[in-house]
Amino acid sequence: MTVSKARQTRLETKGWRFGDAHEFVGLSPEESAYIELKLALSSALKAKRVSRKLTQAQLSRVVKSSQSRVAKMEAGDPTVSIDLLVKSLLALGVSRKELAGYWGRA
Amino acid sequence: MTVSKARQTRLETKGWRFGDAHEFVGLSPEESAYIELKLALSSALKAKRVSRKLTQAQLSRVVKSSQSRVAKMEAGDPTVSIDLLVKSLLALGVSRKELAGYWGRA
DNA sequence: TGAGTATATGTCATATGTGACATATTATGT
DNA sequence: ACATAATATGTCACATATGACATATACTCA
Repeated sequence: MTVSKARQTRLETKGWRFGDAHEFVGLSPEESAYIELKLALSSALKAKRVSRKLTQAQLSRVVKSSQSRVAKMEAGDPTVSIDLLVKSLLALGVSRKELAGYWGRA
Repeated sequence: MTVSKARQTRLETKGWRFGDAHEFVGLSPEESAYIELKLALSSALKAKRVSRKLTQAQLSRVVKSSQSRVAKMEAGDPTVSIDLLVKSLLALGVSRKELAGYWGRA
């Protein structure tokens, strides 16, 4: 996926998220699957953080990043990679099996 | 994980892969979980490609990359991101549920 | 053996992701 | 309403990933 496409997607998606993500506009199945995946990891990260009663700033120290990047991770920002989300979840002590759960869940 | 660390890991890992990956050296649980994850996706990709009787060159066209990068994906090269592996698997028509399977499997 | 095909490895210019910072916006308590 | 904490958004210099290319190595099969 190109950058401009990703940005466009983000714009088009904004305001579309009710509780979970569906109804993407003109995207191919792979593209929306990829985005859904990222959103699933995003919300998993946020859920984990909240359940541990951490602020974004605190979490950013755990995963060696910054508050702003954590915010972007949780927002499903297009500039955030799956790698970073996965590394962050692992840093929070999430098991591979647990990850697989987030992964598969719609 | 830093670059040099990643490179080191790769070197240390080279020759260690019997059939599946275990026994990483001085890595933290997160680091080895991350690597295992990547290796799981790598071999899933290769398995998919082979089962479809595609050459790396052919697959590279499908996923809009190059033969060399496909080789690196399958080799678990440290310069390959999970994003790229995931996108490639999705481009091969792998479902999210199927991905979760690879994900969780040791 | 050699020719043809597939896969692996190295390198590089460019694209994309990253942490950090500033600052805006939104919550929460008083 | 105000202050204070938390979260969101924008930007940028630097780091890392990417496709492409060249070339090396391995695999068939005659």
